[in-house]
Amino acid sequence: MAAKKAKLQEQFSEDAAKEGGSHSNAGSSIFQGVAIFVNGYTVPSADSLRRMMMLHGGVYHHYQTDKTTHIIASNLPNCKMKQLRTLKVVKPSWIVDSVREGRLLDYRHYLLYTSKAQARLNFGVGEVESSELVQVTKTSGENSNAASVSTTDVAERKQSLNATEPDFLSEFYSHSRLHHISTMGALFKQYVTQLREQSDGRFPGQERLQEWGRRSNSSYNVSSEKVIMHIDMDCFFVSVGLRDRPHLRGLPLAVTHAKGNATPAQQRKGVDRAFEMNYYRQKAELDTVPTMDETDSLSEIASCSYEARKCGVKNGMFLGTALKLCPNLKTIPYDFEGYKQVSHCLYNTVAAFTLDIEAVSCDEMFVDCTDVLQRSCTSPMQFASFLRHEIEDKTGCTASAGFGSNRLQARLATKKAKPNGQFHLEPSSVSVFMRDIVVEDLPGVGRNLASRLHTMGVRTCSDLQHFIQSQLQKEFGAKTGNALYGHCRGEDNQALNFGHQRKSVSAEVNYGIRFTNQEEAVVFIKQLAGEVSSRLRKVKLKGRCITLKLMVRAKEAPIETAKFLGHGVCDQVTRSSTLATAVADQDIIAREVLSILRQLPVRPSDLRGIGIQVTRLESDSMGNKFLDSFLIRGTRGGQEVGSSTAAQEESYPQSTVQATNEGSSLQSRATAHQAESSTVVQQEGCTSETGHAAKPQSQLMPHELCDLDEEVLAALPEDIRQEVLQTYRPNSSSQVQRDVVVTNLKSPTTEQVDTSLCSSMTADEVRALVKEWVSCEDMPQSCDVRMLADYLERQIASRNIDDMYIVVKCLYRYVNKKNSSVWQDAYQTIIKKVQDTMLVVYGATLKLQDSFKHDV
DNA sequence: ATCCTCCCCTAC
DNA sequence: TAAGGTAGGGGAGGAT
Ligand SMILES: Nc1ccn([C@H]2C[C@H](O)[C@@H](COP(=O)(O)OP(=O)(O)OP(=O)(O)O)O2)c(=O)n1
Ligand SMILES: [Mg+2]
Ligand SMILES: [Mg+2]
Repeated sequence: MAAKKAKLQEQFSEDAAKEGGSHSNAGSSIFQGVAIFVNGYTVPSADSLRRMMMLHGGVYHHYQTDKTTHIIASNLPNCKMKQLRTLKVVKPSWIVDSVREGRLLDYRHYLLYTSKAQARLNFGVGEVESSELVQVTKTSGENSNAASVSTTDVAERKQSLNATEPDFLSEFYSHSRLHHISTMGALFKQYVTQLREQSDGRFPGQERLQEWGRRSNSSYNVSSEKVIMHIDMDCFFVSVGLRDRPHLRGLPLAVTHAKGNATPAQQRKGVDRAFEMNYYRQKAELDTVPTMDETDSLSEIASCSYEARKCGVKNGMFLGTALKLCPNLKTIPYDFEGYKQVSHCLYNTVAAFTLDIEAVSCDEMFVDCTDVLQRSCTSPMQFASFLRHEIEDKTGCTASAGFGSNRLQARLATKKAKPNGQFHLEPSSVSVFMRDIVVEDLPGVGRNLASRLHTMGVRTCSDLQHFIQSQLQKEFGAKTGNALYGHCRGEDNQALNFGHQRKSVSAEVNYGIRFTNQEEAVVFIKQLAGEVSSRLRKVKLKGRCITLKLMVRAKEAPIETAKFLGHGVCDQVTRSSTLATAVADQDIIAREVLSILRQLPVRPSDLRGIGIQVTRLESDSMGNKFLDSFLIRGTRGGQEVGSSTAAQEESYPQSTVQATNEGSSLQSRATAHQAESSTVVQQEGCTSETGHAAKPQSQLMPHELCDLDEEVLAALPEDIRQEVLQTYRPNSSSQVQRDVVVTNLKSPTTEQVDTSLCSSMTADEVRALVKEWVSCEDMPQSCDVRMLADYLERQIASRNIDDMYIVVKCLYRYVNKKNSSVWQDAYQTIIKKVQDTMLVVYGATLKLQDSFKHDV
């Protein structure tokens, strides 16, 4: 690498020399003061750009240096984009156009900004600013300080509902269209599954269809070819809204939260809308989208009528942008109940003909019509007319349908049919039909892929067909390349998926997240964990892998976002943790997530979005439910879980240390201990490299319990089940090792990577406090018991077993010495919780003394 | 090779 | 003001 740089440097000097020499008077000096570095593949090539620079007074850097004024790129991978976010990354056409015009054009018209975080939500369209420009450099700095918004007006300060308010979650979800369409999508997938399970195999619709076909005396010539239908409601939300607003039919309309013509909102202080808008900026072809003013509405359009689409309005666009394109645009409010009703009716109507349905969303599905058509002797188009009329009659909303021999063709046919139409793409015309399809119309080709294809000079499927399979695979990856290769020829071998089972359950909120301290974040995360938990229970699932997703304000992004309570320009962070057993419990999920959060270096005030996802799902049968509640809450009183015989007593050489604390009785000064750190866990913890079992301690359970049947387990006598649970293993695929010494299991010095969110003390400090606590108090306070148990459980969740174990062992010693039954009960209470948590996280319990001897 | 984690992308 | 969710496919890159 160093060599490479050196070599490039050399070349650089040569170029500089040349530039200084022969060209100073030859070409123009358009690029005076400009030094570019070309990053990645460009059109024209880096070499031609270099020549242009040299010819017109600019400097070309072979390597990016701090003298580089502009980076030239056509297409940067995300990671690079992130690094370069604050630099001027400009499209090559800036150079080309400037040369053509003979003057230095404003580079800001050619910025290659894309923000993934932003883009995600714009559904591939829309919020892309064209010209209006912003100083990328300084303004944001000033505005970052805008947090110091005048504390003057208290009334103004009355923040509208943000995530610190207790009802925020339900309030937000009740208004979120994206939440509603996701939820409804899941609902109707489930509905189809349920209908299929309950089906008696009869389809009343088929007879009606047959009868209808007979009257219009047609007998369709059945072919054995598969016929796939795709059916989708026309501008769904708008259509539903129009049912009781017939006077608005024919007008350009949009469904949004905002009113459109309302009084222009006053500008919030500290907002640098232009900064954020820079990230929306897109490729040249989208420069047609008009500029937004500071007060234009950033409310998103869920759905717009076809009249509005004529002006260029799209679903997902900001209302402000849309109004620029279509000043007559009228808005309609949401009607989530209505959407659900109409969806229901849509699904019922189709289901009367066949249950070979793959639900796509609340307004859309694939149907394998092969059987229906054969049995009712009708053609696809006849079936579609019949079906679409019925849907319109029943719901007052129109749908469009497309047919083809695979799902790709059906989809494209629907697109062609819209609105309120139908189209059958017959096998014989596929190849001609495909030629003119633009690549962005292919499913799976969104903003990004489209832009990558465009820079390769590919706009239509016919262009794409020129590439051989291996080229596409090399460029886009094996599967994606393969799919592209087939799709541009109208081929799609992906079968419809009727039975459907979920692979993940999640809840996230990237709106209204404004915390001032850690506590607020914790409270909110607990609520979100509750949301995930209840969703899991609703579908009788639980999962082993828990993932926390954060959106964190980008370093250079202003604190105030352009959109009110929006997330602004963010970095995303995802971290997951895998448990020994599948769970659905709110507290466990919250604990895991909080443990992850504590290890991430994020300031609570920079959080802009939070999500929790659960994967590796297993079904949550009755048996499991029992097991779960057993694991979580425990059902037996103060009984010891351990079955160990000979846990050797570790000895902790003493040394005294001062700790200063005050407050609860568990806080005072105390003696700290030093300890050797090896935590003995019964049963193997995982495949840690400490494979050498230090001591084949005591008895072991017979094995191969990885697939143990929960129902059987639940039926076992209590004590036997206990033993089984002790051996319940975390990682069913790993080779079994028994009684492994888990030393520094996860991260050797996890002690605290800590960050802004961690308030925990060191193990030594805790131990000291515990000693003080036990020796000074006659009777343990329940709040202190709980506090200690919480601490220990948190350590387990953080895989901080060693620290936790030390504290537990010490606690045992102190309590043993105390010889007090209330203290022993307190100890048992704590141990119970610890062992339960151990089981969930590690699938194993700690090996501990199971009785008090008093003497030591 | 195959798996896992951490992303990114796409779709509605 | 504004309500920027959620599930699934897949790739890169490291561990096994
Ligand atoms: N960015 C988007 C896209 C869609 N939706 C909602 C509103 C739509 O009405 C519904 C269905 O999405 P479609 O893609 O089917 O779009 P429409 O039904 O509105 O129009 P079309 O006639 O093109 O199907 O999902 C949304 O809220 N935001
Ligand atoms: Mg639709
Ligand atoms: Mg749709």
